Amino acid sequence: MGAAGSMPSPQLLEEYSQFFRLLSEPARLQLLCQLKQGPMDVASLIAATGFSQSHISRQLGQLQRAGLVSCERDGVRTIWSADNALVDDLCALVQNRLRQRLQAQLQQLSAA
Amino acid sequence: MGAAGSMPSPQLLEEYSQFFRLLSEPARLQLLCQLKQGPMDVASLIAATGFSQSHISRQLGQLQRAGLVSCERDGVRTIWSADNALVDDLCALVQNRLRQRLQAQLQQLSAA
DNA sequence: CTGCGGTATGACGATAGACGCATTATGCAC
DNA sequence: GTGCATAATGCGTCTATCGTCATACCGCAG
Repeated sequence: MGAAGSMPSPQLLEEYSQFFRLLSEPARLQLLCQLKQGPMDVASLIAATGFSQSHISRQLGQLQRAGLVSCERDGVRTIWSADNALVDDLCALVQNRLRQRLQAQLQQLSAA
Repeated sequence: MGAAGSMPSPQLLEEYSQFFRLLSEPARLQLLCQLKQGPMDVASLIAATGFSQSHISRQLGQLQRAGLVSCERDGVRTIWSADNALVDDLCALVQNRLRQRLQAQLQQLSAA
């Protein structure tokens, strides 16, 4: 089977890359994973990650603009929560790939 | 259902982010898409993308180390090809998400 | 209104990575 | 061997983004 799909437009490529860039930062991935455990306020995120308050606030802002997290105010606190399962799916695909790569490396060593 | 999965280890998060970082550059995404159309040599990639030779060589090197592309030498030329469908799957998921976001924005405008 | 936790944002240094130019390495023709 | 292609690499510049410090912005108790 030939793989002759159509080339995506430059704008679409740009959007793809911007989205992947969000996930290219360990700090943001970690925040997403923490929020997958359940909604948390910022103080808890600081305790869980060790990041500074401003850093967390910025990263959450980026994730919010992309619609990956959302917040609701509880008095003076802000409770953040992760919004959808897309990131899980993406990570699962990548994890599969990492497994395959390592298995291939193992086989190559065994065949020496 | 609660989403109480386990937190991935820092090393795994690092590997995820490194992989996503590969896709966070429009140039690399574009090269991958070109190669999805079929194997090509570097001269064709230069013609198709307008990038400099050295730039293309470097990006292909990164993609190769991640196992996303591979090359075979044909005399003096190097023929590159994309190796698997993972990137397609990832992009399809992201595309779905982008569609949903735009639809939601449309609805919000209509509900004004 | 004043003070006080909690959060967002402007400013800034540090660092990483893209991108191109020039050079080098590599393989083929002669 | 010399010359001529193509591809890879050293180096420099430039831009973007991280991460922190300090500050401004809330919302609430008193």
